[in-house]
Amino acid sequence: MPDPSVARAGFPVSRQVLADHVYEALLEWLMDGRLEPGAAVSIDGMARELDVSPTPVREALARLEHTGMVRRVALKGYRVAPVFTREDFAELMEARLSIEPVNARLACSRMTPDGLEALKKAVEDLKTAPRGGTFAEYRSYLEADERFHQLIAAQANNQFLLAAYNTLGGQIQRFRLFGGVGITDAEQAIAEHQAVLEAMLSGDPERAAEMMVDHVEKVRGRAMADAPED
Amino acid sequence: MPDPSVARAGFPVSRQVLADHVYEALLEWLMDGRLEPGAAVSIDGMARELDVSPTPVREALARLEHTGMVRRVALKGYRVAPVFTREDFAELMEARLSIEPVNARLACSRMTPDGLEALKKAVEDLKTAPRGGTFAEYRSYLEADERFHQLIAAQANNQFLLAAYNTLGGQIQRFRLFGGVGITDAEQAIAEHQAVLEAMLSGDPERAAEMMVDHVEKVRGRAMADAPED
DNA sequence: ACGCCCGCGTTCCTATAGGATTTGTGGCAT
DNA sequence: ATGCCACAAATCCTATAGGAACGCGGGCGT
Repeated sequence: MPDPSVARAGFPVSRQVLADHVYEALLEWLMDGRLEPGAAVSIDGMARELDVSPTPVREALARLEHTGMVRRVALKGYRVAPVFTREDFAELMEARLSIEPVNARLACSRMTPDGLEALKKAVEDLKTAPRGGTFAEYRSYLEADERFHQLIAAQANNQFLLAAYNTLGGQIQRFRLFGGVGITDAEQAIAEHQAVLEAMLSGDPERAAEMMVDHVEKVRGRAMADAPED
Repeated sequence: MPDPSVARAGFPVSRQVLADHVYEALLEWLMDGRLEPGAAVSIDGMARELDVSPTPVREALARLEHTGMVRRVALKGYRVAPVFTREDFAELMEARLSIEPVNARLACSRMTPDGLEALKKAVEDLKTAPRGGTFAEYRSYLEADERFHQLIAAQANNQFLLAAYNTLGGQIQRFRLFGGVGITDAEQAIAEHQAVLEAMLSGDPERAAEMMVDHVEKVRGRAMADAPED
């Protein structure tokens, strides 16, 4: 997290306002589990917590609403979105299967050298990331996972598909955290990511799409098997 | 200082807050063309215009940002998103081709009787809508067009795909208004919509998807031919 | 004339105040 | 004990004030 107050050599990097910081903080807390699903997110309370006035908090929450991670009820306030049900998860995977293979196909055709390097690094990070039992230990693993998919969406070079993926991406990441399952499938998941990457490297868009379908379907299969709860 | 409880006497329980009304008003203005692409949207100015304080306006704009219809630059304010370039349009159509056929396929499988009736009515409204030269005259046509696609997305019965479509839908509607082309293709477009509807009626998901692909591709083709500007 | 500087208005941004609404609690009647 | 109402605290929501930055136009020096 770069500190915006420290500008580089006279270059005032795109200055951020307080609401942006609040947005980032809330997003991080949501992803960290510090804000549990279903919990109320009081505007005044958050303002006290972050030592700012309620105004920027209100703006940040308004922006967060569209991510689906918080829900608003008029005159009642915001709450963290409830835990995914089995149906929610099935819908999310269905949506991924509609969008991500397309992203993979396009990204394969339009991939830049830099993008390819970043993708390689993401897979490498997946392999080397610690995979302990606590959240802090596999946080970097989840981050690399999300980064891999995000990079492909970005390399598809379509602002609308990227926006569509990003709205899903937050939910996917949130599920990775709260879905109930830890990391029990790292080896297989890494192999699937590797397969997508190799298809990219060989410049075969159709195969890249197929490998992505395969990956998402297997993620769905594993999660559905691991978490039979409701 | 208008008293809401008196002013809204006709609305028994207006469980909406001021920011919601501002949001609706701004959305309508954006869709009406009263706010032209590229124009600055001053928070204070809008507050004066709508006779409210800047606070609700700020919140409404924060929510509008994710629709892509307004863009924000920190410490500089909001501007109406610029006109679509040819490239933007191509990307939008590419995104539609990724999502809408999937929606059509799923909607065909999961369609409710009520949904089917609403879909029939949308096509009927398309046929009977006036198609004059001015905006007011073909507004209802565009509304029915958008409603048709929105209904299919809703009937797909997947909250994430619906959200993904909705972010596109606003842009699509905005392009219909500002794309530069009026309605020169109504007969063909209606026939294509009819074809999708008939596939739905016959309960053939694959054909519904194919017809949707066909429709979007032809929309793209006509628009690219009609608006060779840039 | 041309460029520079400075004041002025506009706008964004945040904090604060106060009214309106909801929620939780305790007491009272049934 | 249970249901209902009043009261209090917390919260949401809107308005307003003022600081900071940006844009602009006029005046001054070269």
